[in-house]
Amino acid sequence: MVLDTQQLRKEQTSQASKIILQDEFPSLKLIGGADVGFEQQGTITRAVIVVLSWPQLELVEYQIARIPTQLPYIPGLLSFREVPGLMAAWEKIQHKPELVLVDGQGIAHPRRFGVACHFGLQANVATIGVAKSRLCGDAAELDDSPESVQPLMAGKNQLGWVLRSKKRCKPLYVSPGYKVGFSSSLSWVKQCLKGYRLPEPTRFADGIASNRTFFKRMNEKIS
DNA sequence: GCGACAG
DNA sequence: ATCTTGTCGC
Repeated sequence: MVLDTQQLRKEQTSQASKIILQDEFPSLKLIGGADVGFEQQGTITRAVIVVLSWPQLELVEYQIARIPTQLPYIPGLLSFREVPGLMAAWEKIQHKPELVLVDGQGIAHPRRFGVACHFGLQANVATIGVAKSRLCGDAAELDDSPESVQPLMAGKNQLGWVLRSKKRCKPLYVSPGYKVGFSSSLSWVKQCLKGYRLPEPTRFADGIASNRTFFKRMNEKIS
């Protein structure tokens, strides 16, 4: 496969200027989660979108799309690997949520265009990036207590938040994706926490995408 | 030049 | 990301 990483980076820089950050938000009825897993030595991409009711956070619908993996994993270019599958799953969704939590960074990205931004812009839906580890930026040390939070900074500019979502767990890296601001992105993620490290939409999507036993059983029951 | 690097 | 045994703490 041919891939021009220079060109892809350039594309991110230009797309990043289209990102809108807004803290006003219409009332929510459905909230989504998005994640990607792999099959057969990574040759097959399995993308998952889940839809939960708000504020009950009960599973309403989920869709899985399987497509051939198009790109290898390259730090900073993750979205080009994951968005095609996510779009395929998104198109199958019957109950479209107004907001989606995406596994990975939002604007906390070298060119301010992580997978949450890329997916949100392409699907035209509000998104928040919820990453399990850091890509870029710096933050002050966190407390041990849950709900401990610090701004994630790139020099003088804020990129997002570092949030301890659960005791004795590594923190989450939360950043605006598309059509969501800093304070609301943190607020939505906190409201989706139910005693696990990951917020419910991400946890469900992650469980299905990674074929975890619990979700595999649920899968078999529903289908 | 060197280290760091979402999934 | 993926595979994988035991171990620790609630």
